[in-house]
Amino acid sequence: MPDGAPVTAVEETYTISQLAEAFELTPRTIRYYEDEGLLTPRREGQQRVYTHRDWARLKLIMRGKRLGFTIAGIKDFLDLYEVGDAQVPQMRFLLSSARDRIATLEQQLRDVQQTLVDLKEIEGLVVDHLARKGALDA
Amino acid sequence: MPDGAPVTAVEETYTISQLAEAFELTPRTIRYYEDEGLLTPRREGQQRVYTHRDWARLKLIMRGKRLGFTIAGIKDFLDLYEVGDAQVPQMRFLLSSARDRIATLEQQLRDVQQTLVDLKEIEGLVVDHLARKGALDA
DNA sequence: CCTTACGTTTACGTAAACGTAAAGTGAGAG
DNA sequence: CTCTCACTTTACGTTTACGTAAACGTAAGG
Repeated sequence: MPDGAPVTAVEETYTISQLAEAFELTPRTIRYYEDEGLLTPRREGQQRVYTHRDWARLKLIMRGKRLGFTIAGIKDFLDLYEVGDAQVPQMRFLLSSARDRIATLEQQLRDVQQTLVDLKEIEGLVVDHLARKGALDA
Repeated sequence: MPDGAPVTAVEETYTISQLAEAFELTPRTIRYYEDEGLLTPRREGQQRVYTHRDWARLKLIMRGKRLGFTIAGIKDFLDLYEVGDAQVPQMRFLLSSARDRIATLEQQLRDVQQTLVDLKEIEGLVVDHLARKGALDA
């Protein structure tokens, strides 16, 4: 292996509009996430260069949004994934944050399940009602 | 049974601040929900009088909020519970609305479950890390 | 060189979900 | 009658999560 050759292949990168299209966001939104500290792409000249790591973060961001979290809440959540080099006091904080979030998510899980039960009952009622009227086609 | 006696007992009612306290909301918020058509209390003079039905609706509203729905979205959702006297075209619409919502909730269910998996893994890592440092007390 | 395409910063605009202050109403206590 | 207290309406203020317009940089293509 020649001297100084990088072990990892040339990492694939993305422009802001590639990310935007992939996630169905606008560039404006992605820059906003940067302002809020959710993404920190490097610069090449003045242009932003995104890596596969930013891609992964965006996936988490989208999931957080579907779950109804605020951007600030999502940032806190993303920080939990950065456990690598934390010191003990910081770790204790992370642990308690993670556990808080687990608790609210478990509440949310119950809410979703109960709402699904409700909605499926409604669905049954409506289907039934339509059947009695012989209007169940389509 | 005496003439004209009501079959149902005198229904229990609530003032706005009773509801506010019970659900940890402000009266302002509850009036706002009325402006948006989520609640329609009757009036006694100028005062709002809430019944057990409004109580039930508020429970659904709170659940909707925990799930991250918008107020307008929650209103649509509440309307689904009013299936009683709908006509066939309206029912078809209700059915499709309910099914749409079921779909997004099932996505949300998957999101919550996956996030819980992630977070519990993080929790495990952190606990582990703290253990190796012999800092697991408290 | 000019245009086109994509990127950038700066900055004001907007919708949603309330907060908050101002000013008035009605019923009961003293 | 006055005071208080809870309730009311009206209306402007605030935060979040972007949209949108202006003005500019830069590289590629004709």
